Amino acid sequence: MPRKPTYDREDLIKRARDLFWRRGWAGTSLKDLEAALQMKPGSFYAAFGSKDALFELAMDRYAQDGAERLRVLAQEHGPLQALQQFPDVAIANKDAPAKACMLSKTLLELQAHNHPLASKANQHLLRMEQYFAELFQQAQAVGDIDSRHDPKVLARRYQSDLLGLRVSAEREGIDAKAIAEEISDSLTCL
Amino acid sequence: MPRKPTYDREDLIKRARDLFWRRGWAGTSLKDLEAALQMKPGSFYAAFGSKDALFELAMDRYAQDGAERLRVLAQEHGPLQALQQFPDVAIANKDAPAKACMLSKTLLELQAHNHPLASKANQHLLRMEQYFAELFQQAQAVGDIDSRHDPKVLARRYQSDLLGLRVSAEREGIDAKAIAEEISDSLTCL
DNA sequence: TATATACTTGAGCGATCACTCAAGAAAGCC
DNA sequence: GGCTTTCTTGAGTGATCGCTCAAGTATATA
Repeated sequence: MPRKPTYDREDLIKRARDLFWRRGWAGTSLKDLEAALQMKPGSFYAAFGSKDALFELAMDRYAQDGAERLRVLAQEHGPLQALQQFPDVAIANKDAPAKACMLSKTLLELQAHNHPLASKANQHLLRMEQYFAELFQQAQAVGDIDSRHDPKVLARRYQSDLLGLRVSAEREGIDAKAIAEEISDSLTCL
Repeated sequence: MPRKPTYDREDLIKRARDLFWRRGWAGTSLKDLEAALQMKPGSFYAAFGSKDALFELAMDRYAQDGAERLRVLAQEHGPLQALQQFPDVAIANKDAPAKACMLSKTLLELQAHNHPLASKANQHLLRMEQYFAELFQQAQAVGDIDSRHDPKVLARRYQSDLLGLRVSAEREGIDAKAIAEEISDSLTCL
């Protein structure tokens, strides 16, 4: 009976993610989204409900992809090398819509307004931090990192460094690759 | 002949700075500014010309204050201790409208739109970075830091760490003071 | 082929955006 | 006090915001 949508929902979410990631929440208008997704307002709202709802889907997708990239790195090279390579991976992608982290951008933009998306971003950041802690712990288990360190402390600092790196990478005239390497190197002597 | 303004221009700029710092560029409307500055649109535009022009004044003031705080620290405690204390100083102020750096917030929000305020923010960041490099160099001159390090490299990494710290400080449930201490400690063993 | 059931379209909603401007109010000089 | 000059006021500008909804279109079932 029904008629099927002409679009690929997952593809639309990815396109929305790229737009939101690059331009931010307020910086992305419905008109921008309509153009990027090739959708009229009616279809848009039938499919996603609201701009905020789509932003949340986009952010979920962003976070999921980031965690997945780290998971693959860990599986291929082990926990320590994954953590060491991740900074460079995070800023190296030329096709990425922005160097800075979408989660931190969202947090900084919307935190002051107590917008639900800001706490959602914080949740995703927390989950990543926990994942980092797990990898630090695994690296300790195999003897790559001194077990006297608290993995949670290491993860907290690592994530902070990563956020700083990615803000710096957004700047012009900054050799972010060098910073990434320094972060990576600082893990070697733990 | 003329009639003098009833307001203190410098005070207005400070209030605007606090508002822009906390809520960002798009997040601060003219209505917000009118309320915070107690000005009607006519007076506002006569005094500042545009929202962007006032934002620029506010950002200049922000950058100037930051540099001044560092200058005072350096004068009182010397270059190394100034650099060591600065991270904590940057996030400790309870009255500050936000923990994150206004320059990085502006950069992240407006860079994708090629907005002039974004490159202005980048200029301010660059100036701070150069100031950090000077202090690292001075610390080397007095023997507090190994002179084999490149002060520019140290400054670049230091600023990146600082930006990360201040993004982290904006999050809820993060012990930013601990991160600040770690950044500080990492300067001890140079 | 007829019908039911989505999906698509796009004009247009009220609200808010940054901003303007003519008129009124106040202060300094004669 | 009168005049000039500036500052203050606030209603109102066109544009854009996120979003709605009735009408039109296409598709799968009967």
